[in-house]
Amino acid sequence: MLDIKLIRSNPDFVKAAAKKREFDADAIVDDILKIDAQRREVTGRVESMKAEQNAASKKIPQIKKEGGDPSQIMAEMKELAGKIKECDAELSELEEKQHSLLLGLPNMPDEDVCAGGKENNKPLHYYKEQPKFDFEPKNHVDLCESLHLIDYQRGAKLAGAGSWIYTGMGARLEWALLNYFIDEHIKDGYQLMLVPHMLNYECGYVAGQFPKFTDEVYWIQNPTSNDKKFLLPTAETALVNLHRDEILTEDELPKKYIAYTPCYRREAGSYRSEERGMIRGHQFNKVEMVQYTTPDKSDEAFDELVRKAEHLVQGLGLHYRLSKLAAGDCSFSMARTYDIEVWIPSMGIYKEVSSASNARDYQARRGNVKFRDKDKKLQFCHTLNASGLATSRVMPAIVEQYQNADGSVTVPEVLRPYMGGIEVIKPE
RNA sequence: GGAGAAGUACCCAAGUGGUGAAGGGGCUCCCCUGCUAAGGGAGUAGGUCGGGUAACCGGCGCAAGGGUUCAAAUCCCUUCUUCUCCGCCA
Repeated sequence: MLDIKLIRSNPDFVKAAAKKREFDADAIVDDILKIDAQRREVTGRVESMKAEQNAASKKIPQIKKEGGDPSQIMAEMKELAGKIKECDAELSELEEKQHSLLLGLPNMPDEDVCAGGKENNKPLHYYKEQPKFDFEPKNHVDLCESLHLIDYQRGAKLAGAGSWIYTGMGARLEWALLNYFIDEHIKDGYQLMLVPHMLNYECGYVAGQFPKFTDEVYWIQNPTSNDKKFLLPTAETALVNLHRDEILTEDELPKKYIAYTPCYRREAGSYRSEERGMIRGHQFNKVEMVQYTTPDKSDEAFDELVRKAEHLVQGLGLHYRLSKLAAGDCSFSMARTYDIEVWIPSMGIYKEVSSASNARDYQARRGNVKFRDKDKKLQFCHTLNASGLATSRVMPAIVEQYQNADGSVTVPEVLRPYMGGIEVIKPE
């Protein structure tokens, strides 16, 4: 959520920021300003009436005590109470309108973020060379099937299209990846959290997924109660809510968390047909990093998150690139985003394995997460998140980039300790 | 899932319709003291919204949201959370 005071004092700045992400905020901003002026006018009226009411309420018991008759004042107050009720209704309607308009505004991109959409994303650097094969390389779907790492058919039998089963060595490889990620994060001083997967609406609201993207998650409805929960689409949704409505101290910042969860996404109407295998599914595994920082430390934290995510991919020895996303490709809540994309040889493209973002105070405003600074003033925290990493793109990259002429796949060295020392996964 | 109890500040806690939401602990400052402990005094309802250049003024706030009333922490309704007991269960 953006600061209403910023919109009030510098609407053109906000409009221009939105344009950078190809979002036309002009009408929304103008509406907000109009409603804000009305709201403040009505607020003034309601509050002076309430002040009058409060004063009278003090007088009535006094009059009674002195044996007087307060019925005159009481009659007047009854009339006033009616007016207050009307104005209050008007006020809450205006507040609600303003709030929902504010929610419709995306975060403002950082100054150095390029305008425009996906086509303006900029690769910053590459790691390693594209692997070359002196044989006809297979794609990850064929490799995973022939090595019995993934059972796509039975996955579909159990849960429909977009679901798969990690089997045998595939499951061990997947689990090894997650263990490797978690151990590296713990070494760096991040606290591991295992969070609920079913969250209440408020969590999605704070993260910025709701109200705009309520259709993109799975909802759980109980047969005997009305309460609804949703399956988290990323552990970020849980982690950025840990300190909702809390006031932290400057000393305890930055707070550094990681969580492992499956991520559940509907991916309704997306481009599944052209993407085979485990590139895109309804459930994938991910370790997520989240930091809460002071505003002046969030750039530093962002660099750290990017570096950490890169470190993991480098450890696996995969060819990847780091890209800086253009404003229009950053998600709704984020001021800046860098993606790490691994090379998938069979597809001839780079696919995201990590997305590192700085939300600045956008999520903290929605979640009311503050800290008391050295001058005892309250400020909103900054929140940042980055995948570290999502396995559903890493595994295809590993099997494709590490495949051998005989159809086997070499296990990256860092994973071997987690797999009982197995060096090569061979066809049986 | 069934029955009951509770939710007031950093913590404990009083408060069943009426002027400033008691009291204690803790914390901060001051006094006393050679130092510590003890003792004495003062401060300590956060936060947010609105107005004002400002010191300041005002609204809201007793888990959340509604209602009754001239007036609600207090009465009524709904929801949430916590605790105890019972049932079920990895």
